[in-house]
Amino acid sequence: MVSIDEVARLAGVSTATVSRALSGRGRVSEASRERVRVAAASLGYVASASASSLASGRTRNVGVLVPFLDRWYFGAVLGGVSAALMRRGYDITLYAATPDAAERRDLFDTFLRRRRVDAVIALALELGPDETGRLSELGVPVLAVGGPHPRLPALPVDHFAMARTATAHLLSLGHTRIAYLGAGPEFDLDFHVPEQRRRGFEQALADAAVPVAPELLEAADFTIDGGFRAATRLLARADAHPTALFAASDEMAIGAILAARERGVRVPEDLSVIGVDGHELGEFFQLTTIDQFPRRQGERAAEAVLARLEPAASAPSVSRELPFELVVRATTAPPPARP
Amino acid sequence: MVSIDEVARLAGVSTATVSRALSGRGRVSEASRERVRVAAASLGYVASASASSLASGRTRNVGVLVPFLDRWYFGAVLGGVSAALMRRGYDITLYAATPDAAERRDLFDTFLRRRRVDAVIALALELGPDETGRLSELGVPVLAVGGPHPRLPALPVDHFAMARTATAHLLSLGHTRIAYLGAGPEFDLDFHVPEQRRRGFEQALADAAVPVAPELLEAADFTIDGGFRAATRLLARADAHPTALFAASDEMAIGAILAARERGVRVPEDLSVIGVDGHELGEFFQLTTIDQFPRRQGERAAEAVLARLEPAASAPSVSRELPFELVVRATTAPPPARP
DNA sequence: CTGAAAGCGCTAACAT
DNA sequence: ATGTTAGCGCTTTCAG
Repeated sequence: MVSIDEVARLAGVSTATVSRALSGRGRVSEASRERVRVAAASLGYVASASASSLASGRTRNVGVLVPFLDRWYFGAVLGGVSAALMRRGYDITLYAATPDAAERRDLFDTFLRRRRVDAVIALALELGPDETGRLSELGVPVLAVGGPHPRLPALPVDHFAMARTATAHLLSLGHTRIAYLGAGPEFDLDFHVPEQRRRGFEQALADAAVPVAPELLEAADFTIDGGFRAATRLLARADAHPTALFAASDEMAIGAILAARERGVRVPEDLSVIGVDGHELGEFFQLTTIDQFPRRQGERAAEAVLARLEPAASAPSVSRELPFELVVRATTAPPPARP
Repeated sequence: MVSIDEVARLAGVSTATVSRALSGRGRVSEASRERVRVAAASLGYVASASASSLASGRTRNVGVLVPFLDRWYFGAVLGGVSAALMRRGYDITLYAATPDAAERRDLFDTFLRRRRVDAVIALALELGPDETGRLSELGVPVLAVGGPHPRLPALPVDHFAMARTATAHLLSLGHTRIAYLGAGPEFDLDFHVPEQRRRGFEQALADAAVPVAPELLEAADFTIDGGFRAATRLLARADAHPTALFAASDEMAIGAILAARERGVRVPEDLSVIGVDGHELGEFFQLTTIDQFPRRQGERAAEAVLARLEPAASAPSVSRELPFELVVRATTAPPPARP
């Protein structure tokens, strides 16, 4: 592998100048800079990450903590993080936080403490108090993504507002018998995503002076299968008769659509369905939803940590609020005429 | 951050002994080893990755090249890679290989050349010849996952055998009008996955002396939507009349099931459907499929590179062949009785 | 603006 | 078995 000395020799300067020219830190004459660039390019020189990190204390690497790798949402966010980081020359080290206790200890006590990263982005993770502490002790910026976190700086995803907007859409169509598919408090993690979405749902109803009907609430686990089963239970219940359904995730909404089809309930003629997320399958099922632009969330997260790492070079302070958007497709419509 | 000197002082030994005791390389008396361990633990010492890498030339880090982060299959494989690597104390650096030409150049010319990784695992990636070259020049083991690769050592995934097995299952049920959903040669990447699956399909037919009917072949792009559209075309065609359908991916198979339902074609009574992959949604749709255990593929890939990096510590040479399995669920059955 | 030189924190000979 | 010591390849004062 070609080292900095060879570049220095070829360019006729010292290694210090090579370092300065290539990194952009410190001043170098335009002439030297160009000669160094040419020399480096012709030799295919790229500075060794470990040598550079050891000397500078900066790794140009960000750690990303992910609870699941095979769920669409996290993949999408991760893609955004990766794109934004690469644009700025940063690598990303992936840490999969499995539920296994021993592996988690390893992760927080060893892997993360190797000084391999300049910052950590934690995706919608359920962190124990001790784990939160470990993260803070790392001495690098930590950012949680997925909603406000009780003890960590977080990217503000407004699940409450999203749920409220979704429910308001149903209400504006004229629905009043609106079912809710989502988790009860027992499912809540640190981010309280399920709870926030449920509160947004209830707030929208309250805003419209529509009472919450307990028989229209069904617990489900945020998967297609969970949504399918919950919707099946709901539709089988004699006292329910919803004309619309708000699912706290697109996957549950899709499960509900499939459940409705199976029971001969037409969507949206007999039942309107709306979800939340912006899941890739939403398009296929023509699902009306609240898109939270997961990829953009990832990019924002990356930009936020970069802003902390390189205050100077950063974009002119992006607005803090993360965008979301009501996407009306074909699964919502006015309620059927009263029989 | 606590350094090796503090540990050495606390344990009453030299830094060299600390290094030896903690890394397991070189001999250390059991007594010293224990004192070092205690000292390190009490101080919360973890060796700096960059210092260690610079001095030893080993990074304990593997790069993983991924084409898409938001597709289930890659997430699943990545999860397996990550789990196996973490078990052995390795970190993973994620490289997202986007289609963007400039970003790809950056990736291969800069990011990968920082000597940050001891090995590279490339997941079912379409690599240009120059990119393959760049990878080889890295001077570290490179492993391709996703089928035989023309110019890189690869984990052998036998798509041909999988497709053949799937088709044979349909044949054994008594089907002879078997449709095929998949890509034509024009979709082939380096791994030729689509082509291999098509050839496996044709081979199975040949084995059973069933002629290939061109009107039963439909091109699709391996997504649910693509499968849906292709199946819709197929079912609308007057001359087709398939009693069974082999989709070269589970996602297409699911699309086909949905298309059949929509047209009132019952699965499996009127049409049997089988896929390939072992996709998470297969369970929900009760899809009969060939499971290729993507997560296990990832683990195998990780084990394979680890075996090259640490020949000694490795498992007793796992068998090379990757497993796959016919999973019979509820979308396949004998063909309907002849009218 | 540029070069000399002192580390960054660890590992690996080389001694002992 | 353990300590001493010379780097690993860069970055960053500090002079000039």
